[in-house]
This record gives sequence, structure tokens and C-alpha cells, in this order.
Amino acid sequence: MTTPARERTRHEIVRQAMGLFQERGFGAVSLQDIATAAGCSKATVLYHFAGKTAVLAAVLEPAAADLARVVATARDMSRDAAQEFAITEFIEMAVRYRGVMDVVQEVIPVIYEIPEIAQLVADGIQLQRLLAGSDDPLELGLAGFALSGLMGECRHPGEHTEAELRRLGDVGLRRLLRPS
Amino acid sequence: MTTPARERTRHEIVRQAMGLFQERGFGAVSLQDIATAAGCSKATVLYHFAGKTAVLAAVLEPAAADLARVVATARDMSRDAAQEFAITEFIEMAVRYRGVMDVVQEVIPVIYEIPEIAQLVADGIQLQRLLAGSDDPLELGLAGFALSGLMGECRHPGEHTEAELRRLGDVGLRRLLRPS
DNA sequence: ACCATGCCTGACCGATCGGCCAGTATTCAA
DNA sequence: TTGAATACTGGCCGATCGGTCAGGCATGGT
Repeated sequence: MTTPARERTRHEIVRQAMGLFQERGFGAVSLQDIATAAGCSKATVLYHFAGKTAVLAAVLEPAAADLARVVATARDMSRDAAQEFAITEFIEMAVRYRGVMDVVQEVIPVIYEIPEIAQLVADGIQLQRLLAGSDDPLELGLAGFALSGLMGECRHPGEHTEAELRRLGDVGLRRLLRPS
Repeated sequence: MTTPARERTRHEIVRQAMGLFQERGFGAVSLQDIATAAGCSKATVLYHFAGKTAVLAAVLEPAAADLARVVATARDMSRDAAQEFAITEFIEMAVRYRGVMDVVQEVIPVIYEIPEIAQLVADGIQLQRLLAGSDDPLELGLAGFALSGLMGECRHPGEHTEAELRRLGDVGLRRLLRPS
């Protein structure tokens, strides 16, 4: 098997980095902070990751992969089915990756100049299109509204249980995107 | 009249700081960046403001004052009238202070430890209550959803005209908070 | 027993950070 | 004209930043 030490250390670094990014924001977390939290040296972090942004990319990677899967799956659906699919899947992602959502929201000002996550950005725009379910600029804007809104609610960790967050996302997205 | 040089310089510092905070995020902007953009020295920025967070507070001050006015005015309204008032006023504030909204959203992770803007945070929570128009946890969550959503849409400066942003806010908030 | 490989670290680098201070330029009332 | 008040600045401080590097240490195949 592949050496377990490598994966164990890498995983711990990513785990601690996510918590710190969420808590203080990407810009306010230093490599030293991450290293200390992960119980290793700063040099070790840079041994496993090419730089600070590479750590960020690793933190976002699982969510990015799931998002890519959702976007790809929705490609050969009808518009309406794709919208419905995007709504339910986005809510599940928000619940599953609520910590990551928080981080993403905060790094938006600098996200565009980090090549490691260009695909995530592109998929995010595609998700917005799917959620809108239409090319109407207003509906597209509302989809952006919905994205920011649910991601924003992920920022208050202790405030909602998983079930509450799921329900909140469900009601909010449907009111916004599927008004009766 | 009060010395015009003082106010002129202070105003220019605040103006440039807002643009930079919006563009790169508070943490990624240095006092030197602000000084250069404002056409003065870093020492001058610190002559006029006690520190970096004091500059942030000055950037947020006009919006904070308006928010305090809205919250105070809504105090002696009925719940329903207060909700309606909060919706329209919040939309107007989003349009008027869209740059500031962007900054606020980005500094949320550190906002709680900046005493200069504690009142703004408190008023923000009160605004959420007003928008919810009810003590139902779900409606409170949706009000938070609405806050994050509209503020998030303020992050794409060139993407919406003032009228589009106003319309987007109106439709979005009413769908979320006043579903038919 | 040996050595190669891979994991990890302390020490260090130049750059930049927010902030401070002594002193200079400007302004303006007396 | 003069002197105090105001506006401003260059230069410096200690701290911390992201990142590099040479070498130590453990592990496991031979």
C-alpha cells in the first residue's frame, strides 16, 4: 500500500486548515498557524503542498469534485429537470461541505487569481445557470442571490443543525427559484 | 469653517480605502496601498486614523449610520409595517452602499473583534429580525438568507446597473420573505 | 548490516506588515 | 512678521509573512 504516513499528515493539514480558514478567513491564517494546528512544522506543510494556495485548493477539492460531477450529470437533462436536480444537489452540497462553503465565500475577492481552482469557479457559474433554469437576467440574478444566500447561512456553524440547514435551503431556494 | 485640508484628505483616504477593500479584501490591503492610492504617505493615514481598523470603521460609518436610523425608525411600527419598511430600506441601502456591502460581507470572519463597529453588527442582527417579521426560526433563517443573498449580489460591481440591482433585491426579498 | 528512499525539521531568507516618532512644511491668527 | 497650531512625511522598529534549503531520522527492501 502507499505509505500511510504521507496521507495521514496531508489529511490532518487539510483538516486543520479548513477549520482555521473558516474561523479566521484565508488571508488571516498563516502557514505557521496551519502547521501548529496540524502538529507539524511549517516546512512540513510546504513539503506536502506547493504553497499556501495549494493548501486552499486541497481544502476545496472534495467539494469542487462533487460540483463538477453535478454539473456534468446535469448536462444531458432537460432544463426543468436540470434545475430541479441542481436545487437538490446544491442543498446537499451545502450541508455536506458547509465549512468549505464558508471558506469559498470569503476567498471570492482573490479566487480568480488562483489557477488551481479555476475549474471550481467555472463550475460555480454553470451551477448558477442551472439554478436559474432560464436565460432571463433577472432569474440569473436570483440564482446568484440563492447561491450567496445559502452559502452565507453556512457561515454560522453552531446556529443550524444539519436538518435545519437542509430545510432552510429547501424553502429558500424554492421560494426564490420556483415561486408558486 | 473647519479646516478643509483635514476633511479633504480624510475623505480621500476613506474613498480609496473602500475601493481597495472591495477589490482585494480588507486583509489583503495594506496601509501603504491605501496611502499610495490616496496620494499621501502611510504615516498620514495613521495621523488621521488610529489604525487600520479605524479606517475600516470610517469606510463603514455612513452605511452604519443609515442602518441605525432604519432600525430606530422601525422600533415603533407594527410588525408587519416594520417588515415592509425594512425590506424597502434595506434594498435602498444595498443600492446606495453596494461597495460597502461588499466589504462588510468579506470582513465577517473578523468583524466581531473590531469594537469600533460593534453597533453595526448589533443593528445588522436587528435588521434580520425586522426582515423576518416573525420569531419563527425558519423565517429568521430566511431573513439571514435574504441578507447574505442581496449583499452577495453587491459583489459584482459591473454586473448590475442600479435599477437592475434594485429590481433584483425587490423580487428576491419579496419571494423569500413575502411568498404569495 | 547496509543503504536508499521518503518524511520531516530548524534555521534562515528577503519582503512586507502595522505602527511609532522626531522633525519638516504649511497655514493663519495676532 | 512672528509664533503656535495643524498637516504631513521619511525613516525606523519589531514582528510576521510565504518560501527555501541542507541535513537528520525513521523505515523497509536487499
